[in-house]
Amino acid sequence: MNHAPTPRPALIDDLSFLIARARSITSGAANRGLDQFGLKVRSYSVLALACEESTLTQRETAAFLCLDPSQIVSIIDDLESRDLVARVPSHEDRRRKVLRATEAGRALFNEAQKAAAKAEEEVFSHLAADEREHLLALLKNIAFRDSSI
Amino acid sequence: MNHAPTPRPALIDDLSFLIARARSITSGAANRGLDQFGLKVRSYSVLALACEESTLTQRETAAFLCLDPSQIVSIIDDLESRDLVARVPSHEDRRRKVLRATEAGRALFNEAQKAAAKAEEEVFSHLAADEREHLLALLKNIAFRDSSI
DNA sequence: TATTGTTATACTCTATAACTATA
DNA sequence: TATAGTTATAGAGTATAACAATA
Repeated sequence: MNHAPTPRPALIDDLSFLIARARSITSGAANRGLDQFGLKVRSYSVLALACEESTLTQRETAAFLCLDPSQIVSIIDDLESRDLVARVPSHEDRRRKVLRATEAGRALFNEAQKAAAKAEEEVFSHLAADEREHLLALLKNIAFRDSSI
Repeated sequence: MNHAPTPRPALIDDLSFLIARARSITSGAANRGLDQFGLKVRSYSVLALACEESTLTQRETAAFLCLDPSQIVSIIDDLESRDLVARVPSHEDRRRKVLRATEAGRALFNEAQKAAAKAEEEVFSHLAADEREHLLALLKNIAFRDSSI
C-alpha cells in the first residue's frame, strides 16, 4: 500500500521554466546594455541579421526571430528611418525585400554588440568556456530542432 | 523556387538569442498543451508553486517567477475564482498571504502536468537523459545565479 | 491561386506609480 | 517609516485577419 504523495518534480527542475526564467534575466540585461544605442533585443537582432553575409528577406528574418511577419514591419521602419538598414527589392521577385545594413548600421552594430556582450557577461560569468560551448550546442538543438540550419 | 541561401548568421551563436528562441518554442508548446485545462504557462507555474510542500507568499511567488508583484494578482484572482488555490492570511503577519492549492487545484495540476510534460517532450526529444540533466544544471546556474535557492 | 509586405486590430505581457492595511 | 497586497494605467510584445502588389 502506498499512501505517500505522488513524487512531483518541482518547478525548479522544469526545463521550460528554467529557460523562461533565464530568458527574462538575459533579455533584461541585454536591453539595459542596448538602451544607450536606442536599440532593444528585437531591433538589435534584426540589425545583426542585416549585417550578416547572407542577408534575409523580411519574411525570413521574422521566421528566424520567431516573430510574426507583421511584427517585423515597425521594427524595420524604425531602423530604416534612422538609416541603419535598407529594404532592397529583389529584382528576381519584386515582392521580396532583402534587408541590408548601411555603413552607419554596421558601425552602430559594432558598438552595440560590445555593450550586449558586456551585459551578457554578467549573466554568464559563472560558466566556464567549455560550459558555455556545451550550453550553446544544447540550446541550438532545441531552438533549431525542426530547422535545416 | 529558393531565392535565399541558407542563413548562417553569427546571431545563431549568441547564447541570449538561443535562450530567447528556445523560450518562444517551449512556451508555445506548453501553452498549447495547457489550453485544455484553462491554464497558461504563468497560471500553471503559480498553481505548481501552490502545490509544493513549502508554500510561498504572493510576493515570493512573484519573485520566483520573475513577475512584478502587481502582475500576480489577476493570475491568483483567476485561480481562486475557480477554487484551485486559496489565499491564506498569515497569522504571524496579517499583511502576508500564503498561497495554497485546494484539493481541486492539486487534481487539476496532476493532469495539467502530464499534458505539459507531453508537450515539452516534443521540444526536448532530441536530447538524451544525461544531456537534459546537464542542460538543467547549466540553466539553473544562470536562472538562479544571484539567488540562495 | 499563392506569396510578400503591409495595415489594422485586439489581446497578452510587462513596468510604474500610488493606494490600503498592516507592521 | 517600511512592507504585502492591490489598483490603475500605459507601453511593449504577440496573434489574427484582410488588403495591394506581384508571382
